[in-house]
Amino acid sequence: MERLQEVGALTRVIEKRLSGALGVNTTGLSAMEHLASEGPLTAKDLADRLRVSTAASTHIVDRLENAGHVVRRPHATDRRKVLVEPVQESMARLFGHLGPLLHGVEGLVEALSPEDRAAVENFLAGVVWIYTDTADSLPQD
Amino acid sequence: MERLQEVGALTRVIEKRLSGALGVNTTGLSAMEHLASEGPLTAKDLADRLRVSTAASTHIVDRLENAGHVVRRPHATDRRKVLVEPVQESMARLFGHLGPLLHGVEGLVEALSPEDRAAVENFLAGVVWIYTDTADSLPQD
DNA sequence: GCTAAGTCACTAACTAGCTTAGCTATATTT
DNA sequence: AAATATAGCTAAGCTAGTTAGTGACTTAGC
Repeated sequence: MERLQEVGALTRVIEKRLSGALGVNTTGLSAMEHLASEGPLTAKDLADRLRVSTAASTHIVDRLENAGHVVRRPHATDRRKVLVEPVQESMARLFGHLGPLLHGVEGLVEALSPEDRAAVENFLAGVVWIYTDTADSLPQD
Repeated sequence: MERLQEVGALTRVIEKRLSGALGVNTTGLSAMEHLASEGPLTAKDLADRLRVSTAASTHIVDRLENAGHVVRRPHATDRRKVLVEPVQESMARLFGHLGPLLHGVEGLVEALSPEDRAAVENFLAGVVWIYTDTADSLPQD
């Protein structure tokens, strides 16, 4: 179904442009999204979520800090750890860009009748099932 | 809607694993997908479609050639040009992995009643509209 | 209280994959 | 015929990841 592919392609376009607009790369954007949804995280947490090494996590946080998107804070109880705290203005900018998209999709869902909503939900559940099956059939590293 | 995000996340997982399974990176996979759908392309065509420089296109084709996925052929009429031709066995492997996914989604669509199909189509059209609007509202480089 | 083992964040050095600049060969335009 | 543009490539450089290793710190065990 071309629409699904179109949605995927648009997602990539949005990601690239949003990254550019915030002066980060796509990994940095992903980090900001994690921080937006979870609040402050340790560098190790970020490394795990982004599936990168702790060395890379350090560099990613360096770039985000230099761009003014996060600040590093000492952990309250563990002196090995550093907390990466999102800067409110940056989160506001991120949400300023993504808010209309999120609200728009919410609006679409709310406008559906219960029958239509069930149809869409079932269809997407089927797509998730097929995609999961494909992912599981591929060797994973 | 979490399902849509789940579809997006799974798409990324599949892309990574498929790349690994074929011994290429995601840019190489993308090149292979273009070659699968369009047939042989010039190195410049690939550069344009992948939005990279011609120097990068040369390297990408080098890697695909070394991995046995493509061959370079002289252009029939323009000696400056080189045609990048997909190797049938590679396309067969690519389709062998993706075929079940594509057919599975086709099957889902075919299983829908006309009413449900219209609901899904309208919903996805709405999502495309919203995503396009967001993409257009972001500065493009 | 001390020691051993493990964890965290970082640095150094390296690699992969892109870029720009520039080149040669070729095609097109004037 | 000369000037200009294009294609694909190489060389050098940059970005952003990796692994290996380090010092500071925490936890577990005695």
